[in-house]
Amino acid sequence: MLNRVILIGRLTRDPELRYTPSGVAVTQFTLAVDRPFTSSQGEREADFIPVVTWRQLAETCANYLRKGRLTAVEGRMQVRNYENNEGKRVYVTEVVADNVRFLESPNRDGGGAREEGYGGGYGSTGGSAGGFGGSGGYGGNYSGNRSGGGSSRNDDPFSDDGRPIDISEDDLPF
Amino acid sequence: MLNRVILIGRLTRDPELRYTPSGVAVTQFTLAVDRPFTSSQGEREADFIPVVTWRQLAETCANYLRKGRLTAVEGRMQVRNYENNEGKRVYVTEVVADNVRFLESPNRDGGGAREEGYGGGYGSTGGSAGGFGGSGGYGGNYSGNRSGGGSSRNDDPFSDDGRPIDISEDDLPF
Amino acid sequence: MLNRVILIGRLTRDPELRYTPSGVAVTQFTLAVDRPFTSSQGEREADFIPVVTWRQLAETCANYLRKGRLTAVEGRMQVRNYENNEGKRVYVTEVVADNVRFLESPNRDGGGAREEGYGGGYGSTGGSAGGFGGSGGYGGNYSGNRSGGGSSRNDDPFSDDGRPIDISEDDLPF
Amino acid sequence: MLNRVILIGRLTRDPELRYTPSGVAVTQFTLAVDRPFTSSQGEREADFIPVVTWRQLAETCANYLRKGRLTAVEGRMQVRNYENNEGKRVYVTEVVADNVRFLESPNRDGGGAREEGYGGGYGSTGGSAGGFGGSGGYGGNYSGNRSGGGSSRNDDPFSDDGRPIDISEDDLPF
DNA sequence: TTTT
DNA sequence: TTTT
Repeated sequence: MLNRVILIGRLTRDPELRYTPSGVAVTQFTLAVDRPFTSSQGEREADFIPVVTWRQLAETCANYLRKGRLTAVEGRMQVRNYENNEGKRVYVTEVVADNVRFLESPNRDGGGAREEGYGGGYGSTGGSAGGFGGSGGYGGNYSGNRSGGGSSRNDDPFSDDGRPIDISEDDLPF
Repeated sequence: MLNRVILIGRLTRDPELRYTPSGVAVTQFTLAVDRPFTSSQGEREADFIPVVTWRQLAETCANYLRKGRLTAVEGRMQVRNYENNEGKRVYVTEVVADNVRFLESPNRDGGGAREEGYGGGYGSTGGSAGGFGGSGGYGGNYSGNRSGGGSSRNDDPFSDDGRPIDISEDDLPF
Repeated sequence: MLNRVILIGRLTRDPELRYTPSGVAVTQFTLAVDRPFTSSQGEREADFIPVVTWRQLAETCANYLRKGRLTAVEGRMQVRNYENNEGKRVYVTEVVADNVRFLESPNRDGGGAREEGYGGGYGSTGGSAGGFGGSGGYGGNYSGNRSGGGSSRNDDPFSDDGRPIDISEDDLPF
Repeated sequence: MLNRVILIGRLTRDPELRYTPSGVAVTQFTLAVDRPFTSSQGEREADFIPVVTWRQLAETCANYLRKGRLTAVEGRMQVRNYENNEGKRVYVTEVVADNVRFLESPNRDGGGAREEGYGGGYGSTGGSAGGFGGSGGYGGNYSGNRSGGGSSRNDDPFSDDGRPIDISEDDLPF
């Protein structure tokens, strides 16, 4: 009756944003989390942990996370199961995140795959990370998962650093 | 590169203790952890989360945990995979625990399955929980995963000093 | 930009419920959390950690927590400071809880101080913990911090449905 | 009897390394952790949380952490108290870290205050972050706190990324 | 199927 | 006394 997971790792791919039939945003990605020890063969291994986010948080993750980015995730472990097409029950374990922190600013890996996906949002990306002066900016604080399912613009965690989390007062189940 | 899980739930069955070919103790059990919300049909659901412990901690868990016991587990998420007999890759997610807390004393669920498994260690089990009177004792602190593979006796978290901490009440700071 | 604390310990005293001038409920208590090692003199020590809860959660904690109860707390570390009457700055660290789990049912420590504070809510408290039969019930799930400041009745975590989750044993995956 | 804290924040100053009379290394620093909401006056605030590390981890932190660096810390909350010179009992709360992750490579804030403190360890700091090519390296995994108290060289978390954590098999209390 |  |  308590279930808390905190991970720091890197995305193995760009995140995937989808919508449920009722229009709720869902983003999935996998975090590669290095193990704190080496294997018996002396190799450093990682756990590849599936993460899912919903609603506003899903959209923000889809907009700003990219393959390779160092990312912190807070949430709970969920074990779903379903029957596959061979009639066999399949169990899926994933972390349902309610808080995601972008530990690297976008400009760090400029030129990466689908970077154009940003829609030109970072005009000065090639520069010295405009808004991230000083010793290097990083992402904002995205917790919640509470706002509506609609697409939201202006949720740039790097441009508006400091915007209070969207405390929309609805009582969603997650 | 950070991977931490904390769960509180109840064992779905008695734990299973095995030994690796090289003699290392491994105990597995599943924790049923209630979800913090009800399903769309208004039903309270749970996640069934596999837990594995090693070495000394494995033996202690095998000795003192039983089906239904409320238990706290701390560890890391691990995703293993292997090829099954149909040549298909199967992914297994489990929590590798390095700290397990027994939140209920054995006598609370006296009469349970395989209660005899205790080896008679709790002569007065049927009673009113002798040593756990007052404000209620509970288990000890089992963290580690560091000792050898050998079986150890006298690691009873309830007999040794499971007495509630002696809160010297009045000179407390708060 | 991530701040998460999880504690399991026992209340050093009954919780204290107060209201802010604007009528918001605040409950404070201290958790004694045993250290995972003994002191250099071989003594088992504890940390006494101040916890504060707000609103609905504050009221529930005030209603159901009592001195000595084993309790899990999830929240964030907060460091406040103020100037004391000697003009010196004082720093106060506490855990602001957003999730509190009652790990022991009230009847376990029946007869405790201020037990009458329950307002007679547990008619059968003296008994054998009626509703907690089977493998042992426990408290409900109190997370949130989201509701208004008003007092709420019928938030009894033990009466409503503290029944142990129905572990449909044999169709379990593990 | 469970006590776990995970923080991500920035150092308010360079860390301070000292040694106990018996020669054990201790490093202290403060982490500024932004609160996940703004104050009633609309200002973004932070908690300033004292962190202490011991032994090998202390030395690594002293060597590689600097003011302003984004850092993840895992540990337990500890409440110490002592009598000050006015005979008054003072309570000190801090996080005793057993795992610290360097989320920013040193070169990110090249030219910062006391950067010379590195002792020339990063000859090519002004460049393009040699070993941190690609989408940006980051620190290694430093958990443990288990090795001896002596000073250790060659524990550069940025040069040898992948070195297995120092699993020195002693049974230290922390 | 995986990140750095 | 505070970081970005």
